[in-house]
Order: sequence, then C-alpha cells, then structure tokens
Amino acid sequence: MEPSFPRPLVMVDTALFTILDERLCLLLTQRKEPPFERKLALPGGFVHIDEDADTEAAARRVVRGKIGFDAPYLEQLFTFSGATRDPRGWSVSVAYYALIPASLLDRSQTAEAFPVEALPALPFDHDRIVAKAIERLRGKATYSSLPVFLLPATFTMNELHRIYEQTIGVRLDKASFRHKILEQGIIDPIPSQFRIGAHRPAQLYRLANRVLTAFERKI
Amino acid sequence: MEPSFPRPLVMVDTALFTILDERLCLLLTQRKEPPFERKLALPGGFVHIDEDADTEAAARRVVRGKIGFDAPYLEQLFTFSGATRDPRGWSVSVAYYALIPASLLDRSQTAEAFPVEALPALPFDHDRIVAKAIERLRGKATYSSLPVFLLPATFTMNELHRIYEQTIGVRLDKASFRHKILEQGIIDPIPSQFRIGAHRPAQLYRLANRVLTAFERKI
DNA sequence: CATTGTTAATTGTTATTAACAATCAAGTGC
DNA sequence: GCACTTGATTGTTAATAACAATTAACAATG
Repeated sequence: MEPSFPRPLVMVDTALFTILDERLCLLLTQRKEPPFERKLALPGGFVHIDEDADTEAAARRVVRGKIGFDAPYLEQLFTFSGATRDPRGWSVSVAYYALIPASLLDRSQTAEAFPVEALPALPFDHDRIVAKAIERLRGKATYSSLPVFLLPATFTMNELHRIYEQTIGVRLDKASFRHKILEQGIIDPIPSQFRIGAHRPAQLYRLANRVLTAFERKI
Repeated sequence: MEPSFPRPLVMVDTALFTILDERLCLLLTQRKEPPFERKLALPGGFVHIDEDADTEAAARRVVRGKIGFDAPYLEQLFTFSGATRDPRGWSVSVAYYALIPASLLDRSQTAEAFPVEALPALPFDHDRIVAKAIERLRGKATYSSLPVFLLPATFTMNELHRIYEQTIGVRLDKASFRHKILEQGIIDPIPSQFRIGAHRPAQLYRLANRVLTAFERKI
C-alpha cells in the first residue's frame, strides 16, 4: 500500500516582516547547525510529522520559536524545491511570510532585524524566498488591509498612511488615502481617544476586525 | 549530515482548465491504483527525485501524461499537507493549475472534461484544491491577461470578451472592454485577417507576447 | 498672551476614467 | 431591396482620483 519512492526532505522557511525606524525589516536567525553553521538565514526547520498537523502548523512552531508568540498574520508564500537548493539532498521548502508589529518584539529580537534593502547574503535559496515575499507583500498591500498587521492595536491615520507608503514604496495622497481607507471600513475611530503630543492631537483608530480584507480598487 | 526525521510523502496535483461550449471545465482522470481506484480525480503523482528537477518539472510531467503536450500556461497554486489528507500517510501535495485551449485537445481528452459547476465528488482534498484554483483563476483574470491562454493562437475581440466574462463570472461592457484591452497592448490585430461567417467579418487578433501581463486596474 | 511653527483634518476644484446607451458598419438570407 | 445579426465606434453622463489650498488644534516662545 505504501509507495516505495525515495522521499524528499520537507521543511518550512519563514520571512518575518516588521517595521523599525520607518523601514521595512526582516528578522533573521543565526544558524546553529551545518550546513551554513553560524550564518544568518531565514528561520526554518524540518516538518515534524509526529507533531505538526500540517506545514502551516510547522511554520507557526518555527515562528513561535523565533519570537515567542504567534504572528498576527501568517500566510503561505510559495513552495521551493529541487535537487540542488539544499546540500543535504532533494528538498521541498514550503515558505511562509508573517507580519509582526515592532511593538511586540523585544530588544534581542529587534537586534536581528535587517532592512530589506540592506540584507546580508543568505544561504540556500533564501534570496529567492525573500524576493518573492517582498513582491507578495507589496502586491497585496496595494489592494488590501494587509499593512495594518504591521501596526500595534491602536494607531493614527498618519501612522497608517506611512506604513502603506513604506510597504508599497510609493507616495500616496493624504486626503485620498484617508477617504479610501475609511470607505473600506477596515478601521474604526476609538471615541474620544487621541494621540497627544507636541501638536494637534490625532484621532486613534483600531482594526474593525481581525481578518485581511481585499479592496475593489487600489489604495 | 543527513537529517533522520521521518519524511512525508511528496506529490503534485494539477487542476487543468479549458473552455468547452462556453463553459469553464476541468480535466479529470480515472485513478488506476488504490486508494480510490477507478474514481475520478485531479491528475497527479509522486515526485520522482531521480527524474524531476523540481516540483514544477514533476507537474509538467503529469500534465504531459494527461494531454500529451505542455500546457501554454502553468503556475504553482498552493501546497496542501497534513497527516490525514491521504490514507497512505503524512503527505505534501504541491498543487499547480494550468490553462489549455480546447482547440488543442482531442476527443478522448475532452470526454473527461467537466464543467466546474457540475463536478463529481472528488477524493482526497481535491475539492479544496479545485476551489482554490477557481478562486485564483477568477482573481487573476480580473487584472491580467491570464484568460487569453484559454484561447487558440488567433481569436476575435468578441471571443476574448466572452472568455473574460466566463472566467470572471460577471458581465463586462463591450466598449469599455475593447478600450482597456487594446490600451494594455497584450494583443495585436493581424493585418487584413478576419473571421468570416454569416455576418460582418470580425478582426482577428493574436497574443502580443507569450507571457502573463498584469494590469494596473481591473478589466 | 499674541505670534509662530507643526502636525491633523477637511474642503474644493480639476482632470481622468468608467458606465451606459445609441449609432454606424458589413455581411447573409429571403 | 430589406430585415436580421454580429462587429465596431462614438458620445454623453456619472463616478473617481489627483492636486492644491484651507481650516483646526495644540505647544513653545518671547
């Protein structure tokens, strides 16, 4: 009954995004074992078939191991495979990407965050994984509520505006942005709560619901 | 050096789309082996690590086995996995979807085509794979040249119009559609070539280039 | 305590774009 | 010739988006 084909190695790799100092960053890990021991790489690991219900559960386990809690947003990215991508043999890596508000990270975690324009050379085919993850993030950001998962529970309209500009990489008109976001109904103002500071207080908002919402048009 | 984790089964499954009698259809295969012997299912098979360069190569091999040639468009869809989706054990299925013009299919192949609204019950988690494939097809069709891969090498504007309406599932204004498609430059008119028939001859067009083009806006 | 500077929020005006309806064009069949 | 059908285009109106300008609300300063 059981097929007798030689089986590939099966692993998961994760691209963990956050925003630090107004820049899109990736969390990397120093590898503890060969191959590429002590090199910086994407957090990843083999699927444990006695422990993981599926590859997404394996990815969650890897993310928890890296940051200590579940990422607010996690999505399957792409599956990379082949005879040569890993020196240990014919392998399949199911890649995931996640969005994490910097406010949830502690100091030791942010220490291993690198701006996506200034990443070190990565082992395996992790460069390809990162490129694909950024492409997906940029793409989805233009027509969905995805970037809000990079923000803490409460935020101002201008903070949201900046996050969108940073993830998409283009300038967005302030008035139009405000209009479109509110029209989508993905966020709600918190009554009589404002970010106070040196200047005019800014209305605080929160996510209307915990799920990703796709827009009809670009933002 | 080689890790000693127990390894999952690794296979590929393919959702093969075509348009028959103005309806979006899927090509199914009768399974030749257990489990689910003689049942209709998505074409698929185990990855052959001594033969396939990667999972995409495995998918191409499966598609060739089904229709006898390479599909004009093939794309990775999603990876399904888990302990229970296949009775033979913890498995990973990298799913692909492909678009095939009906004009390239012969009679025996079209005999196993089923309209997507009238599919038989499918084994494994193939229902989920099909649902996801249709969702992706619909989504991409709204803002890319994807549907043209369902048409033969030459076609009229109205044939293209109908294909878009069928894949997306909504009515599209004739004049606006024409305008937007020509603006994108994904197709070129073939000089002094027309589809002749009972009525006014229709200009024939062909694909401007062989690749998928994403639009800035919805069609 | 008026003035200035800075960020927040809104308004209005203009230019694009899309939707809809109507019209024109080119053939067949009777 | 005339009705009919499909192909192709045009124009008018409504909806959207981009851009610039304005108003609002505070703190800091002299």
